Amino acid sequence: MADPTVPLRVGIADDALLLREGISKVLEGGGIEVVASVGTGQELLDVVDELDLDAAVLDIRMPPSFRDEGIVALEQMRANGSTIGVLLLSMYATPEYALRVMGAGSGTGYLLKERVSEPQTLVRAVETVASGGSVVDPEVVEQLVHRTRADDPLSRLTERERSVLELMAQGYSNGGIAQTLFLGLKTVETHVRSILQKLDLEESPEHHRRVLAVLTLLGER
Amino acid sequence: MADPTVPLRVGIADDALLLREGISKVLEGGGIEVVASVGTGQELLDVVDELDLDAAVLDIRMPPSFRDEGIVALEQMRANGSTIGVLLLSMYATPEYALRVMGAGSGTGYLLKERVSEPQTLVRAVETVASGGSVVDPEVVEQLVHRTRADDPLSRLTERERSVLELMAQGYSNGGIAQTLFLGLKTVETHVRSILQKLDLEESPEHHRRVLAVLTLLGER
DNA sequence: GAGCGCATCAGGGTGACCCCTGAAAGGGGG
DNA sequence: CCCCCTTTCAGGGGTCACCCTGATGCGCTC
Repeated sequence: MADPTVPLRVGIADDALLLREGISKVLEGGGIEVVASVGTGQELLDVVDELDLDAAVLDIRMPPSFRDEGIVALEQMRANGSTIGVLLLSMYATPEYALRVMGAGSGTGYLLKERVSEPQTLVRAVETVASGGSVVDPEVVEQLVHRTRADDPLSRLTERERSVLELMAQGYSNGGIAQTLFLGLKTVETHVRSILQKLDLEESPEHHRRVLAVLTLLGER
Repeated sequence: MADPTVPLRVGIADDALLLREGISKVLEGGGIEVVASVGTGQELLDVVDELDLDAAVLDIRMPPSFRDEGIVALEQMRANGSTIGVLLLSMYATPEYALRVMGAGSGTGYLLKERVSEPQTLVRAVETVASGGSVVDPEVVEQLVHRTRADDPLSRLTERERSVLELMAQGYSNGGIAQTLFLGLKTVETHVRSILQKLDLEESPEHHRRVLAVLTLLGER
């Protein structure tokens, strides 16, 4: 826990200049000292020791390549033995990354940028992770809970059906699935039918329901 | 053209607090006065006259609903007779919106956030639109040029074929397209066949080629 | 052992998409 | 005027996804 009379020393990594400046301004307005503001997680890694940081704010650059620069930086910090608070900012609520963040232990946080509608939200989040606490965006938690509920229909599939569904999602035809899994065409059709039934997709008049539905499923997760 | 000895008066509209603060800080660092900073385009519209703004910076909130708040605000300003400079910021290079922006006349600009890697970029862009000039992000221009080139296969389609393709992309069945366009099923099939030929999609053994291909096309633009 | 879920197939049927040939009407240009 | 393009449609054939009703064997449980 940091001494509340001494301002926190924080570093920012974000490839967007405008966001760096915005984060910096908000934090400084909350009595936090921004001692580093760089464009990549690596740059922050290089200076995290010398600068004696209390916390780091990382932007999880989602779009479109460089998927997880922020998380990689977080994990490398932990691998180096650093225990400073790390707050990751993101545009979207992606449960997978939230789990990775939480897996890095205490003193970490995952916050959506939209959530920061007033300065105190960000300031408090940084203070929390700096003092070893955890911050998880409510929407992300919601997503995680909803995920396990949405997984229900998928968990009702048998093992064989899941393997068929996997090939369906990859665009395989029934015949292709049959060849790949060394099955008869009729067997595959049976599996497909029960899959569609269990996923409540059996009553679609359009023909392409299968591809569309599977793509939708994949797009939503 | 504004008097260079008097600081420009600028308003900002952006739903993301952090970006508002960042834009504000960068502009102020460039000798520009930020006299309004609000969360929606509408709020800025309400005060644009009283505050005697030289320019407005609008964030084109793309994700996921509220598609074009920024552009709507721009068009309303023009409709109200306002001729102040308007700079739209966006995450992505979307030529459609860039065209709409340019359609609003001079004193407008379309800039990608990523492009703002140093403060001067933004400051100069604001100064340009405030003085009646136009700003278009190089990447957007590139997209526009590339579009017309990539449109080649699409431009080879006839008008009727394009309307059919549009419905195809929306998941319509051939029968649905026929009903919608008041055509015979066979006519639609003929159009579909020539579309697939012209788009070099005729040799796909898999059945779902159509939806997949169209979705791919849509995803790539 | 009887029941149950699972995986494996079969036969038979419907509908959609897709391919090919062909054709008729209208418009525009050489 | 004739040719080309566009748009409209027909007939006929093939493939595939999907639906239904079964049937067999296997393992597990009560």
